Amino acid sequence: MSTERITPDATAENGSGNGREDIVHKVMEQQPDDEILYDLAELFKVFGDSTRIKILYAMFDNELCVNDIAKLLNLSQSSVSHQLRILKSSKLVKFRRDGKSIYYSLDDEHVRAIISMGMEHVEE
Amino acid sequence: MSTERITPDATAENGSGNGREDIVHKVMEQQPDDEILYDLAELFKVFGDSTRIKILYAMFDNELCVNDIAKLLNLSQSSVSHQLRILKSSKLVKFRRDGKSIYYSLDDEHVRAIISMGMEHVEE
DNA sequence: GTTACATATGATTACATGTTCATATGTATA
DNA sequence: TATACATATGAACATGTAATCATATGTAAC
Repeated sequence: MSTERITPDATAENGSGNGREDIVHKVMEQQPDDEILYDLAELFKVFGDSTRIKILYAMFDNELCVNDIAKLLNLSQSSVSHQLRILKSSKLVKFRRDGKSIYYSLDDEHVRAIISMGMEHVEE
Repeated sequence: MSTERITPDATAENGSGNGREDIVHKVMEQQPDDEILYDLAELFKVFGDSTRIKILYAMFDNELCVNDIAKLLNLSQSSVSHQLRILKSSKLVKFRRDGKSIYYSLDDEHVRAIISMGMEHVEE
């Protein structure tokens, strides 16, 4: 956590500015690269769809195949498959084949942690 | 609110079934209400935009006003204001007025935690 | 009051994306 | 091989939404 206090009262009046330029500059320097923040947004975008969240939550404690999910959430097989492709490419789920079925599950504890954090915020 | 209901004839090997119905039924019962999962998705949707993530990250340690953010991220004042409205209504940022300016900051530690978790996943 | 600055908002536009439908691929068994 | 089951994929459509522009509201100093 930050030990620095940022106060809006101007300690210096530099021309057209109002003393905020130092802060803006400082933040600009500590801001991660755009590419990283873009990837971060893309990650959250994957969580930001009702269907995908339902799928992820269903897999919280269980390994499920496409048909399980489709029946469980009353979705078409195609829709589930499309969404699982997105979840796979974001490394949010892993999978294994067993015979004709493919079983999906959450990729790691990060995924559970993110969902749990969000839940806490929503349920407050 | 209530979702679909499947016939609880989960008596194992029934024709085309493969004994997965018990699991589907179990997951269905432990799944939160659709409304909650919808809210959860809506929350992540707010994090799922590059501009908003940049704004949130800029406020990680700093209190900033609209103009600060606009200059910092090279965005229009209007765009920043629109996004801040979304962040406000999701309770992700708080604000206070001081004179003509309004200073925004992250609402609580949940927000920082969610961003940090996402960062860890992205930077892996 | 007027002027200047700071922020908010409504409407329009352009782009992104989730679902559906049809079809293809993959796997196991007879 | 053929057949059935399980999953994946491509295209088209419809909805959602972020940026822009113009304008409105709010605040402070004169």
